[in-house]
Amino acid sequence: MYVGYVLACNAWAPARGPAPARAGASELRGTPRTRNPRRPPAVPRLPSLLFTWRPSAAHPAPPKAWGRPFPPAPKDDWAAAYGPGPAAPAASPAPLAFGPPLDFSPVPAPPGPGPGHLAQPLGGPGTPSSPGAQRRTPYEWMRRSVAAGGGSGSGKTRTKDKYRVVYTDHQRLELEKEFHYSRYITIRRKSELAANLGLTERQVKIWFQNRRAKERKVNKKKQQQQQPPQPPTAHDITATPGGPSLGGLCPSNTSLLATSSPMPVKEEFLP
DNA sequence: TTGTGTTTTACGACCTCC
DNA sequence: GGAGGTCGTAAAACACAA
Repeated sequence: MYVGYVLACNAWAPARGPAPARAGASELRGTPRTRNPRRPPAVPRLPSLLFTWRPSAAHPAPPKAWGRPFPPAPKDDWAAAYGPGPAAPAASPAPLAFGPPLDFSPVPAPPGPGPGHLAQPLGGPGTPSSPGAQRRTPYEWMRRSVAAGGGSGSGKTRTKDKYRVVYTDHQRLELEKEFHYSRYITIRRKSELAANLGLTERQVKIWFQNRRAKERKVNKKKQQQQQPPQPPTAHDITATPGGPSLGGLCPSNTSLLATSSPMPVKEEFLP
């Protein structure tokens, strides 16, 4: 389900070609830049609102003038994406200190020593909720790495003692939330996120880069599946003038959330 | 248990922009 | 020159069939 929603939001994400308005590096650094074809153009968002608005009861929708191509998922979408989750406590034991209210997530901040730690699987104690749920729970994608990493995000490199760390569920969840909100993270937001997740800004940046790459890969795969096998032509989809209208392929969230989505959705993403 | 395919971090090369 | 973008890739972590 999550994949489906991401794809639904991804109406602009061709592998190459003009990208629709979104937060680009220019905006991230506060300077306009337009000529790099691989760089997203600046999106006219109000900086003062950029870090304060999140979908909420008070502000259910972003101002259209922002031109934000990724409408925030309603809470229900996140609930579907990450599963029903345990009943959220009235007051999260470890509320995220950073940023605006990410209140569209049904998954409460994990109890425990702090960001980056999961005291228990998100499914709660005794997690498997159904036969075969041992691995295919609604939290499957998050559960995998609970035991690994330790949340330190110590930034190990190939030259150090460990090649890479595995981010905790909480770290990934928050990163996914941010990515869900915007494919391009601002400098300020990156700093906040890094500080609160126990990651370095570099790790956050690279995570977003990898996440965008993943999304492009998924979209490319999806496009290939939707098209009958034909020999490649000059009108390769990634070179289509004006960019492929993925929005046309994915006219709405509902169409993607529908079971008829051409993109196979893993069981674990289904509610 | 093992082999294999996929996903996830992390990096380098190269690009554009200021 | 430094920042961050994409692209390609390495290798660990993971999923799953045999």
